[in-house]
Amino acid sequence: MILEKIQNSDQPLCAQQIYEEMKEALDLATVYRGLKYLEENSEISSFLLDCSERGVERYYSSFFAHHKHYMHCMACHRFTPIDTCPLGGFESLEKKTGFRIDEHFLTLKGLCKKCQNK
Amino acid sequence: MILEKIQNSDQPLCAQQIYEEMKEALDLATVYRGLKYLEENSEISSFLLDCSERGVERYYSSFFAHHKHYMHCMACHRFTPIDTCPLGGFESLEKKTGFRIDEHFLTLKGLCKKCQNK
DNA sequence: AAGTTTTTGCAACTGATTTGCATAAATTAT
DNA sequence: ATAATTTATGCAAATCAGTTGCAAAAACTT
Repeated sequence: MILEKIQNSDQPLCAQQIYEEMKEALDLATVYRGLKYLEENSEISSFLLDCSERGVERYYSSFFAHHKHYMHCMACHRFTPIDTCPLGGFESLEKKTGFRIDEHFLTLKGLCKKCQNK
Repeated sequence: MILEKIQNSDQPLCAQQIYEEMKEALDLATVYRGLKYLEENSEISSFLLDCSERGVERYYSSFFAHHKHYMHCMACHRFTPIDTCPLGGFESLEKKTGFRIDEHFLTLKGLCKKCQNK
């Protein structure tokens, strides 16, 4: 049920948002338990968003599970997906530093098209 | 005093770490108040690190104020600074999506040179 | 030194998330 | 289908990072 809600959304969702839409059916604790289960089983993945207006919240997405980045609009707080990862290969960085990069997380913030024209 | 501690560290520090080193002199609430003040006055800046072992914590750095990225080692939890930002220009992304990118945050995780050889 | 402003410690609070626990629902065995 | 066992749920309390109210302490003013 939670998985469906996430899969059917074009936006990453946070626990509160999911809970809002199914509060007659599920407890908030159950939502968190479900999200934890889904993430542990790689059905979804999550990232933290540090938003000056809305604070720190974890957002869940099923697309993100296959490496997806988003741009976050600081005005409307919606996410715009990015088709191709803007991060080039890290080979030169790895060679230079000896650090082996396993994961990367990218947060882009700005104003989406609509909000620029307001 | 807090600013000095951050400036003299080669690592971004979180509130707890700063507090640990000066707990005889300052209360944790005062550390947070100081950090808030410093960040508001652009002496330092901060980023969130979502670490599976240590949880979510905000790290403060004075270097970061002039746009600095780090790679976080998942074993020793130390940060390795990155000299040049690995993110290319966002112009093509902006042109394609209409989104205006104002800020970007990049978290790279992996194993630092030392921890790979353990 | 008395009065005013700022900073501090401490404790209580917040908000997101987690957990204990007893109950309810689902699953399996009888 | 029915008792026994496992799993999932709701609810409330706990947790954890971070914030805030408030009275006392320190720093400034005059």
